[in-house]
Amino acid sequence: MNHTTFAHTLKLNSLSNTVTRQVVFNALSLLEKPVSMNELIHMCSDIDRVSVYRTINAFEKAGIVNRVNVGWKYKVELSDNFKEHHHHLTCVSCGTIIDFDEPQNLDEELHKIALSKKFILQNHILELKGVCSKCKI
Amino acid sequence: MNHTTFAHTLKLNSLSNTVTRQVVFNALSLLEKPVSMNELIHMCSDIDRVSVYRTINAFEKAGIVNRVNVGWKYKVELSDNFKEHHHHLTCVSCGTIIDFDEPQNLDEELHKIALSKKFILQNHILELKGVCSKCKI
DNA sequence: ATAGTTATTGCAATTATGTTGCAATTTTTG
DNA sequence: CAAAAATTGCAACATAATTGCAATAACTAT
Repeated sequence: MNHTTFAHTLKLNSLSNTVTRQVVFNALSLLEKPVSMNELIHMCSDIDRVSVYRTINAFEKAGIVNRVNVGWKYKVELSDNFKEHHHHLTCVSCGTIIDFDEPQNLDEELHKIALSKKFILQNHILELKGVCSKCKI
Repeated sequence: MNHTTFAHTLKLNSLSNTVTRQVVFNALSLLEKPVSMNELIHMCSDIDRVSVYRTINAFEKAGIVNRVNVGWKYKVELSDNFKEHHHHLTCVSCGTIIDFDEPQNLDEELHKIALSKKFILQNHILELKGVCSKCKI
């Protein structure tokens, strides 16, 4: 899955390789953690709010980013094409997100399920919710 | 997991058993499908928008409802305490949500993962995304 | 059952989040 | 390098969610 370059992905999706998009992509690469739109907008302070939103929309359609649920809101992170496939453990207390790898045999199992429901499986999300070690009393 | 009564859960969480809360709970019970806040607000037309929001907030803290991601937005449904534990298959094309049961051994597997990351596991969400049989071309 | 206390509700206003139209600018193409 | 196409910033708009507060409903202990 990995090894697609950013520039190549843009071209494949008929998107111009602009400074704005590079800045947003770099911000996401540096972090390696999902960020809220607000955080991202602040990180890319030279770029207009609207453009960050539009960039993320375009990136999502092009499969460059994913959105991750955190409580009521969502955060954004680079997709599996630019980061290894993984899942999240989210602390319900402080919101910390920790990555973990795919449990064994899960993928195979899920394809069986999708087949039985006549779905074409595109993607899956596995989110664990709990309390992290810092927030234990 | 099941068998908690609504009234009992309210009491445990120091929440009054009000008409508003009963109406919202009933609406969710009738549906058996996740609903958007807007849909829920319309279903509970005698109740003020704000109160529906406040009710769902309170219900979430009390573990009565969960939020489910659907694209950019989320929907609300009764939690595992009031409905059997299950997961979702969401059609990326038409938004249809289909329930499916827990894959075998998943729970055990996830507890191992949480332990290795020193998390206390409270809940997990497994979402499959794909295309449903109707939306296949 | 009822008075007193506490929690909840509705309303109006506000904040937060996300989108649109359009002229100016940047990127791409040849 | 010039023309065409795509993207950006700005201002305005749209939608979603929250807050403060007075009025009302629910709970508690007699």
